[in-house]
Amino acid sequence: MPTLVPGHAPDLVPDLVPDLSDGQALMVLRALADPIRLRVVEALAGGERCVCELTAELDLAQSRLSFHLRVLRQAGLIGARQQGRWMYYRLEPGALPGLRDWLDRLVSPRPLRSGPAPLPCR
Amino acid sequence: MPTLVPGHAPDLVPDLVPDLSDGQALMVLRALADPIRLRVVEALAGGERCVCELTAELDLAQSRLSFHLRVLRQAGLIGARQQGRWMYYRLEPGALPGLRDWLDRLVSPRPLRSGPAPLPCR
DNA sequence: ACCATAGATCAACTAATCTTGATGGGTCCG
DNA sequence: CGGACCCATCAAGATTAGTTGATCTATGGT
Repeated sequence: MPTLVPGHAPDLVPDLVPDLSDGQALMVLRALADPIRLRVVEALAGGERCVCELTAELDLAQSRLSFHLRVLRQAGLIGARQQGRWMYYRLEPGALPGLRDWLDRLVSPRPLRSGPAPLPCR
Repeated sequence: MPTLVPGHAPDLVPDLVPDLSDGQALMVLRALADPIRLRVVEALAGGERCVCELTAELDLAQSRLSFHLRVLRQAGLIGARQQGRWMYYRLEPGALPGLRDWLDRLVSPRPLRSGPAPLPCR
């Protein structure tokens, strides 16, 4: 069953997270497959952060963090908002749920040959 | 809520999939973050396959496939069974659900600072 | 206008991952 | 036993990803 996410103000109607293509899912998986980017995602799970907060919180060089933020943004996992000289990053609400749903679809589809295939190859 | 998977014969009591540590989740993500390994997982979602079937189905050199099978096995995503000269690989039933649950835990925890933080950094 | 700060981007380097072809160990069959 | 087949592993090279330090733009404060 597809996932609903809280819906943007002011209507509060839950948004349906759109299905990820295999290519999109691959991008997201690649983006998550790094310990630093995972820490960034965890930090952003606690709410919006600006880059200078993240460099402090994660103890990373600015350039290094910027590189990883770009990977996450290109994968659609995070979004950014500029305020004054600060750049605030946030988790894109549908992204992780989208991956979750994609995973569900990966596991479930047609168990055509579920048990052991007793006969050898040829 | 944690995931149940179909339980191994003959008792049929559903198995509870154990929580993945962050380190384990990272391994699984890294294993999935590759187009070839994703195709292997999709193929195995259709049931057990031996290596020679997979090389044919995915049109890969044996050595290349073997490399990726090892990555998937080390991540706990797939398991193997030898029968005669054939090696049969299957999806490890708990692995993908385990990652799914880990993802759920990643999204949900404490939205301490959910909205925009209106005040600039300093 | 000037300077300080936030952050993106770039080029050069290092490190990790993938690929390829070769080799070797099992297993089965004649 | 000898040969054919299935598969894992290894070493060398190719490819890709990540790091570092420097530079550049934009914003805001004085």
